[in-house]
Amino acid sequence: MAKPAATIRDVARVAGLSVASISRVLNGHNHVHPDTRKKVLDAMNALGYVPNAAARSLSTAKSHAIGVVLPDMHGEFFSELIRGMDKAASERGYLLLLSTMHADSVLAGQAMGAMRGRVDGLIVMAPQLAAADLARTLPASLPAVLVNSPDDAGHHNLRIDNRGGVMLMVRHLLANGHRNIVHLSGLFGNLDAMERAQAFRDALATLAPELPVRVLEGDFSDESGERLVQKLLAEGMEFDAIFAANDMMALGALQALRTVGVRVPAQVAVAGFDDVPLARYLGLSTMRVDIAGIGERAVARLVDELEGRTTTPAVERLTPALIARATTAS
Amino acid sequence: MAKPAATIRDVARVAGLSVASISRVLNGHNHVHPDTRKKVLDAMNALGYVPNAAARSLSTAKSHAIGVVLPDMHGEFFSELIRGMDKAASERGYLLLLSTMHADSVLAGQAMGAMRGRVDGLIVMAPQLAAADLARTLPASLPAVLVNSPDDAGHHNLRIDNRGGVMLMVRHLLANGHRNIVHLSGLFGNLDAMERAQAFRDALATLAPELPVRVLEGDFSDESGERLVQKLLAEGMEFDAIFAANDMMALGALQALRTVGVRVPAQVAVAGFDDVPLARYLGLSTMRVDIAGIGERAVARLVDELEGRTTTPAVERLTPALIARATTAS
DNA sequence: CTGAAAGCGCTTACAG
DNA sequence: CTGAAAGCGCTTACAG
Repeated sequence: MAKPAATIRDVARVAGLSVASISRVLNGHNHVHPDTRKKVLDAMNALGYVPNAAARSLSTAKSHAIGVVLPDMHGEFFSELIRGMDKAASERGYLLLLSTMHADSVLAGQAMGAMRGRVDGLIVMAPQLAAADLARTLPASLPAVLVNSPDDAGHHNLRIDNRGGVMLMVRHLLANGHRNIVHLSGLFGNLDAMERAQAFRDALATLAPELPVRVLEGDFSDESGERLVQKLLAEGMEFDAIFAANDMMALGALQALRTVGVRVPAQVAVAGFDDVPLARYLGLSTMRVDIAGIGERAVARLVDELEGRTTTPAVERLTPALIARATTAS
Repeated sequence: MAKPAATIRDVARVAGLSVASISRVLNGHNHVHPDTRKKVLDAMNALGYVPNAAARSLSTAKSHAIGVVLPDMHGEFFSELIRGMDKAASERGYLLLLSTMHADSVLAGQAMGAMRGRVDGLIVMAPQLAAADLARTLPASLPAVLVNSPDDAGHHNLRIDNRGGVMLMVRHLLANGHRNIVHLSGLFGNLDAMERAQAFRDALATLAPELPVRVLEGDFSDESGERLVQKLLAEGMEFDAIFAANDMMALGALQALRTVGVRVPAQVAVAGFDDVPLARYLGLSTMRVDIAGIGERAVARLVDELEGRTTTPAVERLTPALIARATTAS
């Protein structure tokens, strides 16, 4: 188990050459005689040599690793994001160093500090940090790309195009004849929640200024969706569509409607946002967010920066796709 | 952005001491004068010094990082596993280096090779590899703990206690009066699928040898669950309970039953395995597998080994918990 | 095309 | 308690 690994010196000895030559073939340099190359390759094979990454990164000041700092997350969003990052990273010869960070910005700073010297750059998702805290926390010595984080002029930031997504869904609901759409939002402190709510107001103002605009604050949980709809029903408010800021709230809304026998979508249409696996199963109309795509873009952008193909940092938005299913009966 | 990071030599200069002293306070060695310690700490603060991990691991031959090699996975299982590993790792001062590996065992070998020199040990999940391939692929120079992998005498292997879990569910179904239980299994090539199917046979043989034993092979997908139940119904076979080898198949089964108006659980009970989020939402009885717990155990075990608290490698099984919900009407 | 040597930023006996 | 020096395993100008 603890068999000591061969070093470049062992390879040199076996091949009857200097370590410099070993290093040259290792790094694919030209100006190595074919015979030499062959001797080196043979020796490496014989010894099962694999270069020590720590030594390599110490002398090149490159680790070919990317630090990924994420909040404590559950479920599909997390795995899809990682999947996308892993794909893009392995295509480019990078490895992912993972660290989840808790709400505390001091701990977040530690998490990033622990990565110094082990990674060439950082991908950070910090939707829970204020812009100022985030800026203070990011190590100045490391290039970084943000994901779903507060805007920060110095760094590229990959976001969901909430405005575009909400516009598509509102247009879809209007096209299906709905005139009384209620938006159930996430907590107003949340970046995406606020953008979606504002986009809802703007979309109605643009597309159908004569219609009422109603926004109720929830918290992205199915319970809050259920509770808000129960309240709407209890107050006898008129509505013929619910557009929730995420799928979980939409599912809560569905539950509340079905419990009292309201027919969906005949009497009330229901739509969500995210396209969680549950949504497909329950026939919920929603906006599909390409989370893996965000992860891929983040890595691609960071590696571009690391390898000198820098473009100016900006807020880059990925637009979600409309998924029309039974609850809005496209 | 590319501000050069301070090195230990900078700290030594600012503190007016040798690098050895800096290193000593860095590593919490005793025999450092309080005044010296203070000077060092002040200098480190002034410079925002963070030790370079590559240099450190080169000279100590320890990286305090764990390589995690997983198959291409989707969804909750993946995120829960990582969550558990991350928790256990950060508690112990380790970082996680992630790499997903594709079915190909050659690529798997490369993925592990790329981690040499960057990690102190490996956690490998390779349910798709044959035992022999896995043994050949694992680098001999690195301690490793397996998760949900074929057994390999040399390494610790963390598995789900399928036998115990199936026994609990069969007992539950029998206790609720079901006498005609059909098991829908995963593909027979899959480790967990085979264990669950065999455990089902054994459980019935032990608890109610007079009852019929029926096992139908599916593939863990909801489609296969739906299809199998449609076939059962078409053939007019008698049954009063479906025990699927995972939740997705159970959901497919539910769908098929509801479509033709079979009442659940009055006429047919349905149970799954895994406790995916969907299960709770749809009131599906199932076995809850503590996936995060498996991740935590894997890291704990590996770190024990890395730090010399070795115990003999074994197959360690985590027992799932019975979650009785509406579809079996406990 | 190849080798000897310095250097990357740490840690750790070894002296003192 | 502290410092000078060697060494970890590589890479890379610099000579030749």
